[in-house]
Amino acid sequence: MTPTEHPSVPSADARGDDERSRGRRDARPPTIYDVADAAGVSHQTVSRYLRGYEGIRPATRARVEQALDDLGYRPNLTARSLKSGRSLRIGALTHEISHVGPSRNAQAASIAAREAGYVLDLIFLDAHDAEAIRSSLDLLAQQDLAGILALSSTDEMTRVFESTDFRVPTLIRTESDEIGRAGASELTGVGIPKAIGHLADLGHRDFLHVAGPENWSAARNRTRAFEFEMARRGLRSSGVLAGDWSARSAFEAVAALPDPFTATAVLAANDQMALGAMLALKQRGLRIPEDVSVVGIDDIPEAAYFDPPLTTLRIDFASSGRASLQELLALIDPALATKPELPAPAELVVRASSGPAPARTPDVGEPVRTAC
Amino acid sequence: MTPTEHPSVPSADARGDDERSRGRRDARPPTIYDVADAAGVSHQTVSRYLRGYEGIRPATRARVEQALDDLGYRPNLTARSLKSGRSLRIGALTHEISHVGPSRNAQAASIAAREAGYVLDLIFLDAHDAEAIRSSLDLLAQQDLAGILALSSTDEMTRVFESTDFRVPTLIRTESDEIGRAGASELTGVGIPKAIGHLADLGHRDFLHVAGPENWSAARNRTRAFEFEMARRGLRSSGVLAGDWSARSAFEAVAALPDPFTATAVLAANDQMALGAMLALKQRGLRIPEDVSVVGIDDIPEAAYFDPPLTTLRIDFASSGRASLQELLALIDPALATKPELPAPAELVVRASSGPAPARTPDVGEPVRTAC
DNA sequence: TTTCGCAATGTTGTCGATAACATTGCTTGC
DNA sequence: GCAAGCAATGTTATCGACAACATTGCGAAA
Repeated sequence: MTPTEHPSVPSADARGDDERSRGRRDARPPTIYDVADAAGVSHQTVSRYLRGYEGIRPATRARVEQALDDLGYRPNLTARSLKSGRSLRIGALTHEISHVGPSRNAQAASIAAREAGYVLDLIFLDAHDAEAIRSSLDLLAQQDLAGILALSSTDEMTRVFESTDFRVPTLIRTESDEIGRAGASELTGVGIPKAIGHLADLGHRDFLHVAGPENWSAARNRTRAFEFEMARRGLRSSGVLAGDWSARSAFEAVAALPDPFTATAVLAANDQMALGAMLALKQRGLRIPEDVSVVGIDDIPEAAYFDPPLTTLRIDFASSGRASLQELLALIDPALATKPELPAPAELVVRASSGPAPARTPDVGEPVRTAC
Repeated sequence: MTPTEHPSVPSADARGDDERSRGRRDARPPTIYDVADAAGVSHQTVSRYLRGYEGIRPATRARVEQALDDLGYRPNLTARSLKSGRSLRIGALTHEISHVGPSRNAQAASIAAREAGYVLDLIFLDAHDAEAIRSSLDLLAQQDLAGILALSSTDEMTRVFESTDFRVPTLIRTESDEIGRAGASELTGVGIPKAIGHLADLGHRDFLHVAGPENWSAARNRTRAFEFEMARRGLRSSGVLAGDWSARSAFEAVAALPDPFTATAVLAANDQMALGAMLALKQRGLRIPEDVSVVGIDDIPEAAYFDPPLTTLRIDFASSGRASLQELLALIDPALATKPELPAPAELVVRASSGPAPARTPDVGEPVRTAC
């Protein structure tokens, strides 16, 4: 089990400059014409073979197969898509891939794309300013894509996206519906209402929401659902704090709240912010969950190992990534449309960070304790 | 500040089936021939203009520009790369993008690629089995790429990668050198030696390492550096636990350790595992950092908000992603080779999870406490 | 003034594949 | 026995751009 036992794998300089198992390095890759010559047939016969045409005499077929194999032929997709006018490449745009949600999403979409025979080009938009986004999109628009998927959507992106003529089908994922929608939360089984219901059942009446950045539609949806549900159930909202998805933003926002801290339940718009909020609460001298319950959204893999382990809404990012891709494929080729998979509804994972509401307002103004 | 004040941005159905600001939906995109017709010149003149040829009469030039603009011309990169034989697309392979390291890496590489005029195609390899990897690579090999970059490398991937003939330059990133190398750690400023030095300075003598999966070269390198440094400094290693990068694996490994727990310092191969290890330690009744110090690697954004905040090695993933891309670009076109950026050395970020070694072996066998 | 030279621009061929159309050579029906 | 019919295969055109070569036209040198 010690690392010295591992087979020593050459790690660096993996390009084979010198010799290769097969295929001459400098020679151009073989084309169907080369294959045709080698097999003694016309290039069109080779093309037909490659496209799966049935009516080829067994003898001819055998020679083509032999030549194909001898030369190590690989089709040139560039040429194919130039002629056929269709490409098998889908562009996907995303912002912060280091967040678990977007990245799971992208990964699932990528795999779904591959299964459908497409390759997913993932494009990172680093900047929030419209000009930078536009230039990235322009580059993208030249790439001969079959369709374009916008995975995480800020308003800037949505705006630029909608004003760009990509000339191919595009789809903007909103990531909202499965989590909680204001107008439809009589469906009490859905996402945020479920989380709030859990806390309300535990006796909580005074809530605080740590929201994501307001230019993200996902954040806005979560905030709306929170407020809607507060109103619907007649609960008290102690406020909505503005975060930016990061633990840091939530930590600072919660730390900066004036005393007294009246809420007994905190709903953070993602797990990272729940983490930051928990640390700030602990540093204010509040115990979790005895004094304050904290609930997150996403269920990132680490959430179960926070201290205390986080109660959170599990979002099925993978299935929603697949679903958006399928939806886009349906736009690209309505004939191939399969009924898009329905993303699984968010599921509440109850862990130790939520518990019964305290009998009375927790003490405030106690000396700050260090954690544990 | 309430969400209802946000401008209402249309969120769904962003494809414009009906009308578009410009550009007819069904019409093929304009080609240089269309532009040439509109400008009353030959297509070659348009092509020359686009390639930046100087010797075009101002009057002609103006008409071309006008036509270009009127038609909203965008070059067709497929055709361009078919003819010119070179593509501006780079493939990048990665495993678990949801880990911060790989994803930052990929993001930085993507941005660097764009700056060099390339587009980075990110391919997710979900499976660890060689056959699945091979089929993905085969698909990739047809994609007319200028080069291929393997970002996170497991042994399976390395093996398949090296036995595939991509016919373009390829580069496997090893992610090891800047973190700690066994053979070269007399450079005491480097990564893991730095972390261990910090703990040794605090009086720690008995260490535990929570390693990443052994088929990842990065994990192996970290383990080697740990063991090398233990030996070099004459410190005691209480063992190397096998983890899989996840908080869960570290939690379970540490929880399963037999009593007594003798180590006073734990080095985890990434921050997620440090998190899992911390929770397991706390549940064993050990205090952090009074009884045991814990140090991670990566410095994920959440690490500062763990409880206690995590001392960790900050890895500059962005710069190493850029560096690998530049290295690949140099292979693609040696003429354009810039001196590749050197990734910043890992930097130790000291937070509250590390402290002086306890005077004696901490108590073990105490009743398990619930966290906090 | 005539011709050469070169700048500006036009025409044709090419990349690798697919599609439309053309050809070959059996089999089959009368 | 001969033509029609069709299966198997070959030939040519095409996608959009770039490149090589061809042409035009104007100014300078003889």
